Amino acid sequence: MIRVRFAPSPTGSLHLGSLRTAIVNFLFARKMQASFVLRIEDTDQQRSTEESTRVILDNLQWMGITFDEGPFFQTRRITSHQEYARSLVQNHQAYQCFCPQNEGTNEAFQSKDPCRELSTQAVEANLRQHLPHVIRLRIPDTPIVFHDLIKGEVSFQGGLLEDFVIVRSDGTPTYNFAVVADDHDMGITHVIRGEDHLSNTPKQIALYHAFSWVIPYFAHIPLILGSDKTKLSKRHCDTAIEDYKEKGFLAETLFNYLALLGYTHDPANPILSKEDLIKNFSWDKVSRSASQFDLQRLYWMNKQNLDRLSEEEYLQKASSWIPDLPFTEEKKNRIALLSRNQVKVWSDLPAVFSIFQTYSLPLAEAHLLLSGNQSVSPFLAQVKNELSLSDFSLDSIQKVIEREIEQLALKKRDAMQWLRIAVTGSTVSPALYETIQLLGQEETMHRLGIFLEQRQ
RNA sequence: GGCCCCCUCGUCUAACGGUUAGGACAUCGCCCUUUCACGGCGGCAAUAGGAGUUCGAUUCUCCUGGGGGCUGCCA
Repeated sequence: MIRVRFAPSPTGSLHLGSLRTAIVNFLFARKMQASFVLRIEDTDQQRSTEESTRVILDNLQWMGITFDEGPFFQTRRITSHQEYARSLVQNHQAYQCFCPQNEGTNEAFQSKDPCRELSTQAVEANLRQHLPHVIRLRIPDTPIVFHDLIKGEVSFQGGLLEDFVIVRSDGTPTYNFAVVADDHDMGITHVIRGEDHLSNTPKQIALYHAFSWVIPYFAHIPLILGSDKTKLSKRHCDTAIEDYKEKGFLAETLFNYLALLGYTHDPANPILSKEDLIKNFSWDKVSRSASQFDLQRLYWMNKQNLDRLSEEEYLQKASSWIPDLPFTEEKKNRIALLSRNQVKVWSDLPAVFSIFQTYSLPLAEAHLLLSGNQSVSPFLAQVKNELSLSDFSLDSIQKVIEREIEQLALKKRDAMQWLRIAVTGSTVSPALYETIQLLGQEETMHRLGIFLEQRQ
């Protein structure tokens, strides 16, 4: 039985890079019909918070990433970790180290810790005195080679790894130790994680050797970079999932984008469903190099996804983003549908509603389009007159406007833009006839009146 | 510094060792058009550098350069 896990540490919100790791785990698990385990790595007591655990869980649920087991919490397994450490010390695979904690003496690397060869008597004497100590793994002097599902063969020279700490002086296990113990106990067969863990892998393999445990498969996913090719951080853009949720991206867009970032795909057809992504998942499609995060492409993908929604789906998903206005549901829905093409993310919705909400006189730049043209006022005045007598059906609104354009021998393109500016106060709006109808006769008259007046 | 990973248009990516090095996003121009958006057509744009192997290298090998990661009693 194949078993994989996603193991975030709850020291902040879920990062885009972590999310991609979760996605790859998820795709592989579902493709292989494997068990997917969620484990919260909270061994850093200083920085771990329940709040971020909750946020991470929420984000994963929002993304539709489901688990078969968990969440398990690493700290609940401390006694088990300590058992393992004791057995390692008994077998001389690990040893107590009584050296004082290095305080920033970032000097040349010492491969051999002085406590490594301490006699049993000396160790016992120290323990009797309750001297603070850590437990270090005794790392053999042999090269470590493993096959990574993404990187291929990776080899580390022996003798270069230090005897790293597996249990801190306060008795808690360190990350590299806890991971190995947990992955083993949980029967994890494939360890899929970010490339920042690649250099940890030989240490962890040394632990597997020490315990004579079966070594799992490893897959190290390249990192996501920012626009300057350094590791993606807040300096570049938002990195937390909830930021994208709050901006009004669809979860499926983020999933789709991240799944295809650094992944071979048909460029002519980059919008894929979760099911297709699962079906087509394969390790040889995962790029070996890091990729840059491209926000513009994410926006583009979201627009593509929005365009594919049916009207019902669109309105249903849009509903929580539609501003609270004294309009009927029907009117709100009509506005939402009419303005669809101006919405790339849901947070664009309030802006497109604003022209129906309040009338503000056009900005200076819009006025520039109108200045100097003698036909603007007569045309608008005529339209106002005619519309006031009209039954305000879509059909008659259109007929009135087109008739005036014809009578004054105007270019439709120009005249429509004048009218748009006058009625909406903006150079951009949804389709004008519909917009005018939605505004209603009274409001349209009112706005044209104000506009003509201030144009005197 | 040491160890490890990586390197094709600005970005994401194609290319059994043989292609005019392809596509998509972005950008620019044109068309469509009632503005925006969509769509259509077209332009600009890449094999990091140098050796080697080979009839032939984006592809294989080595060196240099660049980027990243690890080098914590963080994960």
